[in-house]
Amino acid sequence: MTQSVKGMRDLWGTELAYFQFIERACHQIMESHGYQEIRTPIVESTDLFSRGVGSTTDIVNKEMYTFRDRSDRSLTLRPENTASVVRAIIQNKLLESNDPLHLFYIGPMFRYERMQAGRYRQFWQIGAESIGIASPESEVESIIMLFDFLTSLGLGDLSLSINSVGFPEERASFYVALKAFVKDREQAFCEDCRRRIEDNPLRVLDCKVSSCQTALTGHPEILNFLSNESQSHHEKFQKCLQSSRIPFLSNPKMVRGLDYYTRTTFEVLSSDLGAQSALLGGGRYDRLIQDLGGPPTPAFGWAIGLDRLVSLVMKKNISLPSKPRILLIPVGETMINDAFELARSLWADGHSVELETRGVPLKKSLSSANRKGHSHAFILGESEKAKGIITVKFLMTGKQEEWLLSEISSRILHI
RNA sequence: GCGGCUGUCGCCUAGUGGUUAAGGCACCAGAUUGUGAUUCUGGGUACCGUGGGUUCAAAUCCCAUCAGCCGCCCCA
Repeated sequence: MTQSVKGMRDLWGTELAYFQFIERACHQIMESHGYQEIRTPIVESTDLFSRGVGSTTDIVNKEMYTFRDRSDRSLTLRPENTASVVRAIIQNKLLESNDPLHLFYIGPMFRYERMQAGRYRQFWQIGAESIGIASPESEVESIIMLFDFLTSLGLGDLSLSINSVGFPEERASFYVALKAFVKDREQAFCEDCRRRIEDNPLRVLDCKVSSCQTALTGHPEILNFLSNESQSHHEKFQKCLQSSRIPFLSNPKMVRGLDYYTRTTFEVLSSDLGAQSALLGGGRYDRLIQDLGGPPTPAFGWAIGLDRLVSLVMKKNISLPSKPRILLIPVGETMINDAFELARSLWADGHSVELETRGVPLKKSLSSANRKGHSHAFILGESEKAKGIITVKFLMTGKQEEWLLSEISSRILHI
C-alpha cells in the first residue's frame, strides 16, 4: 500500500479537533489585536530562503525540500514563513503608506529532518509579524498578544527566555571574545564542545554537560558587546515586559538558528515536549526587509509550532468545548420524509443535527449513535407522529422525554 | 547528516526454527422485529511492515528496504 510520505501525517478526529480549537482561538485573539491574516504560497524560489533565512543556517544547508520544476527553476517548500511574508509585502507594495503592518499566518512548513516525536517534515506554524515599528514597546505588544493567546488555551504558566543579539556588526567582536575564552580553557570542556568551538561557537553556551557549564563561569556575554543604542533598547524592552507583568528570564546563553534576527530574540521551551522542547521563538529582524529588496523597515515577529502546541494542550488535559450531538432517527420507512422535514427546520434554525438515513433497525441506529459519541437521539416514529411529539433519549443517562414538535427548536438550546 | 532501538488483527500484547499464529479490549451476529451503553451466547476479522536469502521447515535466523521511536545536530 502506498503510504504518506515520511514525516508527513494525516490529521483527523480528536487531534484535528484540537488543531481547530487552537486555530479558532488564534483568529479571535489576532483579530482583537488588529492583526490581519496573510496567506503566502507554500512553494517559493529557493533563493528567497537562502537569502532570507541565511545561507549558513542548518535550515538552508541541510533541511530544505528543494526541487526543480519542469522549467528547471529551483523551488523550495517553505521551511518557515517570515521570508515569504516579507517577500509578499514588498511585492504587493504593502509598505507604501509607511503605516505599521500587523499580520498573522497559519499554515504548514516543511523541513527535511530526521524524525523524532514532535518533529515532523510537514509541521504547522502560527506566526505574527509586526512590521514598520522599531520600538521595544511594539515587541511587548506582540508578546502580550502571544501570552493572551497561550493563556486562552490554558497555558499561561510558560516561561519566556529573552536575549539580545544586536546587529551583525556588533556580534563580530563577541564571537572573537567567546572563541578566545573557550580556547583558553579548552581542557575543561567536553569533546563535543571542543568541536563546537570551531563550527558553531555559540552552541558551547547551552551545552548540557555540567562541567562545561562550570567552565563557562565568567564567559563573555553578548549584551556587553552591543552598542549603547542596542543596550538601551534591551533595557527598555525588559522594563516594559516587567510593567506589563509578563514573566521572563534573561538568558545571555540563548542562541537562535535563523540569521535574520537583530536585537531582541526570545523563545519558550517546555519540558513536557521531550527532546524537541522548543515550542515557539521569535525576535526582531530590522535588516531582513531591505536584504530582500524592500525599503529599510524594522520588524518583529514570532512563530509557534502548532503540532507541539496541540500536544501540550492535549497532555494538560485541557478539554474542548463540547456541544450536544444529536442523531435524528426515523423509525420505519414511512417516517423518513417527516424526519427530513424536521431536520431541515432544525438546520434552518441553526441547530446541529445528524440524520439517520440508512433505514436500519432502531437498535442499530442507537448502537452506532452511542459508539460515535452522540449525546442525544431524537426518535421519530408513527406513534410520535400521531401524538405530535418526538422522543428524546439522553444517551448518557438512558432517560427519555417527550417533546412537542413545536417546542423542539427552543428546547435544544437548554440541553 | 551521524549513532542506536522497534515493526504480530482496528488498539495493546503472547509467541525467539516445527501442526490450521494465542489472549485482552474493540468489532460482528444472536437472546419475541421501537431502545443503545450494561449482561449472556456465539464468531478470529492477521498473506506476522515490505522484498529477497538460509533451511526439510521462518513471525522467529541473515541481508536489503520502508515506516516509527530515542540520542546527537538543529529547530516548531
